[in-house]
Amino acid sequence: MPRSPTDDRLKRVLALVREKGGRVTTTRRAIVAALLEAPDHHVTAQTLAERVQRAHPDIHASTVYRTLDTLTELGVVEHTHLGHGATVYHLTDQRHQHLVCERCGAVIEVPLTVFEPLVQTLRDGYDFEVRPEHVALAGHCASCRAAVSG
Amino acid sequence: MPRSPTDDRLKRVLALVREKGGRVTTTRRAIVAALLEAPDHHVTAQTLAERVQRAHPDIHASTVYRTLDTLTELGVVEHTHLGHGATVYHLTDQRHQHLVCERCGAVIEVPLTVFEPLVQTLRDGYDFEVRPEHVALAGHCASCRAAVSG
DNA sequence: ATAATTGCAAAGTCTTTGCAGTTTG
DNA sequence: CAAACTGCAAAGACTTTGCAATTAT
Repeated sequence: MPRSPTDDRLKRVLALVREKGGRVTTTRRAIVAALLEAPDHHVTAQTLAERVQRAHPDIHASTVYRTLDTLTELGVVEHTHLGHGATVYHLTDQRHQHLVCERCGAVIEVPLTVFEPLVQTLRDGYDFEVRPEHVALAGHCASCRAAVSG
Repeated sequence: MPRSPTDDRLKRVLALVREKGGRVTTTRRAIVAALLEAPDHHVTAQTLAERVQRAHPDIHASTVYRTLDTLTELGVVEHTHLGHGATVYHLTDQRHQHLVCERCGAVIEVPLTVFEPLVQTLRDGYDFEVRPEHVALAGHCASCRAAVSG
């Protein structure tokens, strides 16, 4: 059975964990695998816990929370605030910008390059180094725009 | 005793509440007044409750949460997600953009005009009508930039 | 060996809800 | 007076923590 691209990525991520001084455990393997398989590249801690528990019912939610923290410190994982409270996690190499529709909740992914001009403006004008991906921008998606304006 | 500008604004806001079909009560008067007095134009629901309770110990926190919801529906109040979970409320006419330093927590206010080009780009390129003020952007402020980069 | 990691149970924080009594318009 | 509003107590959702046992290096 040939190694799938996902297998490769899993190995690469786990190698990075070890390289940064973290330990690779069955639990972490499962958590990272679940992150890789997340449909939209991101999940809440809670959802991640549920998914991991399908295959490993003995992995406790608190472990998932702690693991996400640790992986964040190791630089392997990052999170984004989607607003209205939800925090979603994703692997660092899957970084991208999110737009969330305030009306229907749709999440749209946008390449970070779109934000370059803004990054420059804030850097030059306010001495602020913005990291736009850390937060999803809110607004109205195409269909809700139409619905709202009539 | 002359009427202070704050008194005037309080009246104006309360008039708006009534105009939109809401009722004006002692409780609401206190809550709106506390919003007007918020140092940085914004507060969390919790902090607001604490401040209101200094003068009116009998006003329950749940009422503050409910009132903020109602005032939001009436269009008098809006909220912004500061990231890491904090939601801050402010009067609609005090709308502005927030930048939050991920390192020291400083909150910087920026005029919304700075975001116009981005708004256009997302409108044209993604058919997305972004409302940047709804969410604070994260990054590093001037001093922390310096500290981080060495 | 030994320092990191984990399960479990318990506590914490912030927010929401149901209800019965009050108050506003 | 009817509808809106409020206090209170209880429940809820999500996350964090202390500890003893387990496991990777």
